[in-house]
Amino acid sequence: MPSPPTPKHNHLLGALPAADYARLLPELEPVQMVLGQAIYESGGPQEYVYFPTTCIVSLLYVMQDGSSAEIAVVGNEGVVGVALFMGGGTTPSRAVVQSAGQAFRLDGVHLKDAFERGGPLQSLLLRYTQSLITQMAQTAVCNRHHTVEQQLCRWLLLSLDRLPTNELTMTQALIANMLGVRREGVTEAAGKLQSAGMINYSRGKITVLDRPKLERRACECYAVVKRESDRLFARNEAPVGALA
Amino acid sequence: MPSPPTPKHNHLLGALPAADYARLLPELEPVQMVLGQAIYESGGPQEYVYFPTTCIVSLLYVMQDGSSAEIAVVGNEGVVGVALFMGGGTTPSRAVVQSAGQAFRLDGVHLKDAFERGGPLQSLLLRYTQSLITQMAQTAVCNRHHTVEQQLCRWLLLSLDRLPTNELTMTQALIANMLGVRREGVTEAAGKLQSAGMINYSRGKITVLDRPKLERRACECYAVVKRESDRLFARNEAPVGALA
DNA sequence: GGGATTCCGTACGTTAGCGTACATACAGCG
DNA sequence: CGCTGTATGTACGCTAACGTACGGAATCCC
Repeated sequence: MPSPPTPKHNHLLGALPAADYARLLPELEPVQMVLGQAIYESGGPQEYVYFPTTCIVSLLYVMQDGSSAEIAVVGNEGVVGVALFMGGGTTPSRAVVQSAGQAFRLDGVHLKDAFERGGPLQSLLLRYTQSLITQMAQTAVCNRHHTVEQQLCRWLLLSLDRLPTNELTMTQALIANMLGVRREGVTEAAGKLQSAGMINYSRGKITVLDRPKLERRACECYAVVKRESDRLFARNEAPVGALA
Repeated sequence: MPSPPTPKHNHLLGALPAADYARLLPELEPVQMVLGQAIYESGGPQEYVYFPTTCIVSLLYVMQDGSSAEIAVVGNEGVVGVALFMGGGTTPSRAVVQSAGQAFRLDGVHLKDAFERGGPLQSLLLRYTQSLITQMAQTAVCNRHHTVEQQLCRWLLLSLDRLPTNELTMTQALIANMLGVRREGVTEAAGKLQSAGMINYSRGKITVLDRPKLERRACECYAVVKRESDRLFARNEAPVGALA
């Protein structure tokens, strides 16, 4: 049996200096996130923030007529519930567990408190919010200009980046819901990717076989988001602010 | 001749307590914003933040193939350059003056300094950023699901909210660029709105004649953004947190 | 006033994606 | 094994929007 994830599995928590981390640790509470669970409803109260470790959470907008669209996806690189420290307390978006797993949650009051001390935690949370903004903006552009197939590639890559394996559990109907397109559109696009040997899927299990090929087939949107995220967090241990 | 705009014409600056405002005032520098001017380039340096008073600035993403899409619009309710205090220093978006006018700019170093004191300024800037996020997310959904005509209505209303008059100077080609659609598509949609008596336009001058009608023709996206913005800033003097 | 430029209108074939309907296929379970 | 439900495949007409092309009209400028 694999060892349970620790808070450090979340990149934001893992990047905190020891002192800040220690102060937060007793308040962090591990929670299981089950597939399809709604963490927040649109405009509803947000009592906790969630730091995913092994799960993925989608931020969705749902229209009056029931149609929906994903605007961003959050995994162990980020945090769900930025409205808590941004000051709004809520947002018009839903947050839904897209891939089951584990997260650590933190009471909103404690978070707000810690945030207002300033320092590394505040800085990290704000930088993450900025990368989230980039993802949302790029999603908007992608929705405007790119084909379903390109968007599917982007979506697969974004999800893959947030998972430990190259396999994800997700039916085509659910993907269609995320992308805001028809299920048949996903079937068609996925069929092409499978024919091209990039992926393999069957009844809700998608295995990515050739990731580089997938990246080449995706639109530039994925790369932009990835690059910006890498830049903001300088994962390669380069000093902050160093632009290659 | 009308009196020149003061910093208070910007809602964020105007909402500051006297002490904070006074501290910022000597650093604020009035600048004329000319139509089409690029305030920031994609990924370029952002030396100043801009508090618009009478101008409007569009945030655009431009793709490799030259196609583009507006992801948000900023007027006297906000500030251009959130990346400066969010910590990224830059963003992949361009910022272009969509409607000429005036703004006050503030050196990024001073801003960052003031931001890190915490307090009302920080809180205001973060709440504004949150409303910007809402706008961007809603744009993403709108791009996915709504017709050009609906989007045009939304766009007109958003622009109108940020202008003192009911007239805006903007050719159909430029609007098409913002929306990321064909110029002909805008011509057609605008023609319908004109036939319906909602607007009047000629060679780059658009006059809105019947705003309520326009709101009814727009998709829900406009209302969501407006409501969220009103909520976050409680312009009706209601106590913060009061949800009608 | 004449010419150039910019802006707007229109038209036509093409295409991506939609809505709908239905067929197949696999999985789990009794 | 056969039943049932869920997941996936396919097909067909329809529409919004695209790319392209060109004509007309207002404005600017000499």
